[in-house]
Amino acid sequence: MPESTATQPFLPVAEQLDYLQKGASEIIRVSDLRERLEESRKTGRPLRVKAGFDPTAPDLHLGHTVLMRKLKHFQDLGHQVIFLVGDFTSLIGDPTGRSVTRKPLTPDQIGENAKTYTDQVFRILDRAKTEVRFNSEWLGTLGFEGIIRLAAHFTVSQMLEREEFHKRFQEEKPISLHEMLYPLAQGYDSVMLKADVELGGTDQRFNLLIGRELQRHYGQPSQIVLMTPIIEGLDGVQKMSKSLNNAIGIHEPAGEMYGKLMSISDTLMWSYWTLLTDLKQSEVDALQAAVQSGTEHPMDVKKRLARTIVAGFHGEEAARRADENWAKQFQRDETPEDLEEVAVSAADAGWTPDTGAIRLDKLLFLLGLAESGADATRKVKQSAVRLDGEVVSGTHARVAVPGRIVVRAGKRAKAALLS
RNA sequence: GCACAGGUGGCCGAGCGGUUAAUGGCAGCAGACUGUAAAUCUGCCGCUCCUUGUGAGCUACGGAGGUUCGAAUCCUCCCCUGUGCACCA
Repeated sequence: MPESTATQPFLPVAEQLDYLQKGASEIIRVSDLRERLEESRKTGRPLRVKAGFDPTAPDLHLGHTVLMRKLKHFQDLGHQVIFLVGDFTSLIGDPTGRSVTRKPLTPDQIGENAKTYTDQVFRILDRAKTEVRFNSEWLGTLGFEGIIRLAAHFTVSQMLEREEFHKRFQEEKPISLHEMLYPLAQGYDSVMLKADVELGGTDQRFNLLIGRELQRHYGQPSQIVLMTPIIEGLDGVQKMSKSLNNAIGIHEPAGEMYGKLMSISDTLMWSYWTLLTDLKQSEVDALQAAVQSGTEHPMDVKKRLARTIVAGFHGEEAARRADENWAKQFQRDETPEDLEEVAVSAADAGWTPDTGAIRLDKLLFLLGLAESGADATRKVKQSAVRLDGEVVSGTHARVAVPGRIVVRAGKRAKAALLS
C-alpha cells in the first residue's frame, strides 16, 4: 500500500491513479482526475475529497465501508479527506433507491446517529487527517431566498431525468417537491466545500453530477466524480441495507460477522474480495482461477475472506476464534465456546420450584432467539430447538435452577444463565 | 374547488356482507440436501393463554361513526395518494 505523509511529495500521478482506480466502477472523468492530480503534485496542494453520509441509521455496515475504503485511499496518498455528515439533508431524506418518500428523521435522532457515525468511521479513516463537517453549517442558514436561487439553476425536466423520479412519475406515485431539493443540497455542499473530488455509490450518480453543474454555476471547476460499486447484501440480489435485513454491521461481534460472511453465495464472494479487502485485483483474480481449476475449495477461500474481514474490525485473535467456533458449531455440529451469555430469571420463563420446569417459548423469547412466544412455539414444534445439544419436543423442559443451559434455535445459540 | 380512480398483513397484490387471521407472489423462519453455502424440495409464517387442539381469547384490511344477528366488504363524514379540469367546459 502506498504511503505518503505531508512532508513527502505526492507520488507520481500514474501510481496515484492506479491506486485510486482500483475498485472504482466509474470516474467522471479520468482525464480530469489526472490533470487535477498533476496540478496538485506540481503545486503541493492536496485535493479536497468529499464524501457525504446521511445519518439516517445509527449503524454503519460493510456496504458503507466500500466508499470509506476508497476515501482512505485518497488519504493514504496525502489528499485532504472531508467526511461530510448530512445532518441537514437527512431532514429531506434522499430519494435514492426509494420508490416511496422517506419519512424525515427528528433532529434528535439525527444527532444521535451522527455521533455513532463519526465514532465508527474512524475505524477506517485516520481521525487526525480527516476534516469532519456537517452540512447544516451552510444549509441551515441558506434561507428561502437561497433555496430559490439554487433551484433556479435547474429545470423540472432535468430533475425528472433522474430515474427514481421518472419511474415514480410514470407509475403515478407521489414525488414530494422537497425530494427534488435533495440533489441541489448535495451539490451545494460541494460548492461550499470547494470539492475537487466527490465519492459516492453508483446510485448517487445523479446527485454527484448535479454537484458538477452547480459548481460551474458558481464559477468553480467541476468536481471529479468517483463512483464505487454498490455491494450486494447477504441475499446476493439487493444492495446491502439494514432495512432490507441483509447487512453486516461493522460493530457486530466477530462470530456473528464471520457467520454472516460464510453464508454468502460463492459467486458473491468475489465482489466481497474486491471491495472489502485490500487484496490487489490481480490477487483476487488468481484466487478465482484457483477455485475454478479445483486447486482451491470455495469454502476454504470463503473462510479466508471471512477471517480477513473480521480481522480488520476485531483483530487477528478474534478472527481466529471466530473461525474455530464457526467450524465447531456448523461443520461439526458442536457447541461453540464463545456463546453469548444471557442472564434470565427462571421465574419469567414460568419456572416453579415444584415443577422444576421452564417454558421454552418464554425462554426463547427472553433470549432473543424467537421474535415472539408464538414464533418460539413454532420453532419447538419444528424440532429446531435444542437444550444442551438435545432436541426437545415439548414446550416445557425440566432444568436445574439456578444453572447454565445452552439453548439453540436453528442456527443460533445462546447460553442462558438461569437464576 | 369539482370529477374520477385508489388507500388490505414487512412489501406487492386478491377478496367486495357470513366457513376470512384474510387467496397468490416476494421477503422471512425451520427442516431435508450440502461446503451453516447457493440452487432445489417440504413445512411454517399476527399476538397472548393453556389442557399444544380441525383449542380459547385478543388485535388487524387509511381514521371516526353508523346499518346489520354478522362488515375488509354496505352507508356517512374525515384524512391521504394519483389523474383530469382552470381557452374551448
